[in-house]
Amino acid sequence: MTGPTARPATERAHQILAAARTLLEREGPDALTMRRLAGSVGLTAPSLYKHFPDKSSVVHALADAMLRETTDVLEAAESAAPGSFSALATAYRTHALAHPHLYRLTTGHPLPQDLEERAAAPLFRALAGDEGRARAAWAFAHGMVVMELNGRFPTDADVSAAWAAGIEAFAPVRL
Amino acid sequence: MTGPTARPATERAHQILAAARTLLEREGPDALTMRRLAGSVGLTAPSLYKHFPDKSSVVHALADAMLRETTDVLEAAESAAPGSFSALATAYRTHALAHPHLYRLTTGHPLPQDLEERAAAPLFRALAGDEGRARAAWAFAHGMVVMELNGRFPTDADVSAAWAAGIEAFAPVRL
DNA sequence: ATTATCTATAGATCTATAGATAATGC
DNA sequence: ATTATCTATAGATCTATAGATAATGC
Repeated sequence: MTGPTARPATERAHQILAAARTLLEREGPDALTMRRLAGSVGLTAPSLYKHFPDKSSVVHALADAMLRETTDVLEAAESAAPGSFSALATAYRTHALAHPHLYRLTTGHPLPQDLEERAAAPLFRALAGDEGRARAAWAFAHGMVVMELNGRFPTDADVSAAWAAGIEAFAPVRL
Repeated sequence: MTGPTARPATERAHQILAAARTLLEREGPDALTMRRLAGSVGLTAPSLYKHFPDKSSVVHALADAMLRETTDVLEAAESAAPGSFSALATAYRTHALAHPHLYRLTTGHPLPQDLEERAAAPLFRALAGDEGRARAAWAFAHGMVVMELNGRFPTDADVSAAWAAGIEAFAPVRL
């Protein structure tokens, strides 16, 4: 069953998804057309429909992969510094800013609730099970990222200080 | 100079902008095409170009108007309850959720910095001039709104509790 | 005379399907 | 035989310009 020909049916699909990711991240959502996507893997647009039923299935696959990565990143941060909201916030920010268009794709639409919950779990643990506080802290992190990405802070703003202030507000350092 | 014919050159432009706003808010950004916009005021698409140089000028005018309204709303909230971050957050949320597509339009792109600063001024005053804290609080409010609009909270989530937790985090009630 | 409007249309796209052709696996 | 691919194309759009025509203001 396994061997050199494992998952043969999806090899091209993986290649297409990788190309879609590159295209989206390099040139933004408007550049992600079936024609350009096909071209970037040396195919013609209609051929893509042998591998994906329609465009939205490609987009959903990208969003799904990104959310899984976010989950991995947060779980890794938790392992390295258990219970630290600060560590989670930093990991979240770094990952999001490294993949702006994928980030927007992932956060712009509702997503499977189980995936979402798994991604948020480390945050709930860090904030000791206070749901309201955890959601507020998540919103803070999300708000900071989108404002950074959308250029909504004045050019001379000290964004790091804002992150520090938010982290301190949600998880005060006890002396 | 003034009188019944005051601002005659822009009467149609005002009508077009009002229609654009309605169209955007009712059907979303994809519905805001020059054809549909023209149709909704009983014109044909090319005629719009006598009133606006291009589509982006229409969009910018909408975003501009929305940001001015936000500013008004925040200043009114400040007058009613000076120094209250809670009052500002509530006013911000209410106004944003009442105009989802305009809100996204306004927050999705960089904006004239002077307008932006005036809108944020009440928040800076409420948080006693702590810039970092004020920006973090703004990001929290923005993050909450976009997550509400994008359906990113679980259906059974207590969103009001999250707002309350964030407000308490940034402006603790001193007993 | 000037302004607003219309018709017609250029010039670009898009997503997606139908049907033919080449390549691959038995 | 099956699968992947291609060409050709349907069917919808879009934004924006050119030039003709009607309406308005002097």
